Amino acid sequence: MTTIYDIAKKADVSPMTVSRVINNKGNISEKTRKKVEAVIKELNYIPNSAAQSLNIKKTKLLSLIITDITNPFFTKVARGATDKANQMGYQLILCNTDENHEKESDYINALISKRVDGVIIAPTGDPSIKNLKKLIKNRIPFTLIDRQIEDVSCDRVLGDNYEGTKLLLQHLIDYGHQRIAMVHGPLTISTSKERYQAYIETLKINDLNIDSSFLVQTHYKQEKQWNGIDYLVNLPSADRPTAIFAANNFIAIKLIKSLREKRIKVPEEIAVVCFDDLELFSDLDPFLTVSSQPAYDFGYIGTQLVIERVEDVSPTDYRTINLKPELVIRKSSGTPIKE
Amino acid sequence: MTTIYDIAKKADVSPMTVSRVINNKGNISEKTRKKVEAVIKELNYIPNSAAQSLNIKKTKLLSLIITDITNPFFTKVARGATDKANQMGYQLILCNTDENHEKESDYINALISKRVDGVIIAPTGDPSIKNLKKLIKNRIPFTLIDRQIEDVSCDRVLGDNYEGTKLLLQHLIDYGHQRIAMVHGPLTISTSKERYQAYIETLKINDLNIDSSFLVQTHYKQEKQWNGIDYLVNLPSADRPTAIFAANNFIAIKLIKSLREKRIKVPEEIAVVCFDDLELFSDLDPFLTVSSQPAYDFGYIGTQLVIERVEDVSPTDYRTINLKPELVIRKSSGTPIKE
DNA sequence: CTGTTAGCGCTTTCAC
DNA sequence: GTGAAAGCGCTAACAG
Repeated sequence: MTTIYDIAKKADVSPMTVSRVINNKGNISEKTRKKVEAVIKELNYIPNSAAQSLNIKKTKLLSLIITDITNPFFTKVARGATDKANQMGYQLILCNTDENHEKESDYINALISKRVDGVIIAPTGDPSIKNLKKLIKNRIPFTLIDRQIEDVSCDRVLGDNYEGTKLLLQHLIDYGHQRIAMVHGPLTISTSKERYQAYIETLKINDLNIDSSFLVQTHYKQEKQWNGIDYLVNLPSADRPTAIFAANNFIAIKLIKSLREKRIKVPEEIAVVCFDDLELFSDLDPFLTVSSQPAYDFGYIGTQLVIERVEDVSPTDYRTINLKPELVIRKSSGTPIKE
Repeated sequence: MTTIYDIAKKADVSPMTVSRVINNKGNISEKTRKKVEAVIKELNYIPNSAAQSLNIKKTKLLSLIITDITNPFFTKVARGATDKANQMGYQLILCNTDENHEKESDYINALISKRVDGVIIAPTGDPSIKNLKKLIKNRIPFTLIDRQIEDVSCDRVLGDNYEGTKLLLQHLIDYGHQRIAMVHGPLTISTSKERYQAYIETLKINDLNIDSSFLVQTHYKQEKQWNGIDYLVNLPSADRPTAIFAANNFIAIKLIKSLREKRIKVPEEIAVVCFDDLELFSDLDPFLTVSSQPAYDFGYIGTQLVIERVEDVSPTDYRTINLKPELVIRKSSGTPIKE
């Protein structure tokens, strides 16, 4: 491996001078700069960033911690994050926690060891606070995206789960639905909790009865059991809801699949709506009625905010950016119910 | 930041001893080990990997270079790659080249500077060879995935584009199609070229006429122009193909959208098939007939192969793993044509 | 404008 | 079983 010493010797200058031209720092005569640059090119020299990091205490490394890159929402988040990171000269380390607090903790340790400059994280849930505290203790700035954790000093990019839920439910109610079920995720995840609370609130405002058996829980992961859904799907037809609000797109897909297996038609027999779009697929077949969130922006803005902290150009007060959902009405919510 | 010196002082041993317990290396009495470990825990000490890297010349950093994480094929690849990487104690840096050779080159430079231990790369195309040579010069092992580049010393995980194409076309031909068009990507990309050649071969074997106006080119990117497709779609109905083979799923989606805009029904008026599945979506609505590739394995195995090189446990001969495609027949290829 | 001297936090090497 | 000295490749701080 060639080092600044090799360059220095060959260009007949001191290593420090080489360092200066690499970093474009300090004053150097045009002549020596040219000379050094020529040797650098000739030897294909590329600085060792481990050595640099050790001195300047910056790595130009960021990390994005999400639950699963395979979830279309997070796929877009990741695209936004890498775009912003690269645009600003950073590299992005990708971590999938699978909603697992342990894994999250392991990642955080690895990232601290790597001395990443900053982290963009969609935490696994409320217990993540312990992991976030660890980042703080190590002075690694982070921005929280998508999922809220209370009482942590950091920037945030959050959606509006109340608004998104209301949009969806009001749409169903306007269509005449009175028996609306909800499949939500674990209430330790802020998005779940807020959508859950908004569900209850919205039904109340509309003087609709809240049937607790219509509120079933599942998880946010892709595989495994989906017991809450099975319950709803197996209800005798007289007891069934006329519409179901799925807390996210994974759940909606699983739900619709289950309904179809039971030969229950969507939307003819049961309308289905959910949070978060499936953009590519919606291009092919605009089917799901959704509250669509600007996933790309969560990643892009989230990354921008950490970088600003890293580079110390942020206001001292932590910021919370709120990204608005948009109701996209498609087939799965059916048509207004005729009395 | 706490260092081994802090630990050493507090545990009343030398820094070297601390280093030994961190790395589980050399002989240490149980007593001092316990003592040191206690202090490490107490001070929440986490080793600085920049300093470690500088000595041992390993970073435990890998990079995945793909064209676009947003493409469902690569999303799965990324999942496979991160899974394997993390399982083996590595972190994964994600890079999106957007089929852009320049961007690829910039990434490679950045990664060399970071001294990543290895790279898993789906190159942008034949000119990528220059970038790969650069990796070789810097002794960074890599595995080529999905896209072939000839005459490079490295491991490979490739699909079988001939087989996948034949499967799809034979299926259409068996259904009675004689006028089959193809929309392919740039021929500087091996997957494009191979699918293109397989198309010609398969038609020949079946004694079908090859109409060069039925062979149109587009690109592999998501946005922008799609001129090749527009041409096909605007053909007067008498001149139209009865089936179209789209070289990948992005192209198929764009194609179907364009066809629908022209009120041409798929599959009733034109059958459509393509390479690579859209798994999540197919769950919701099994529509596209595809040659499905085990995307996850490209990432997983690709990563496994580099790690083996990095850790020097590979056979000296470079390996090529071939992953087989699978024909999944669904609605978009229609039904057999009645004469 | 350029060079010298330390030292970043750790590991390697060689003593003891 | 443990420690001291040197050095990984680079930059900060100072000197000239």
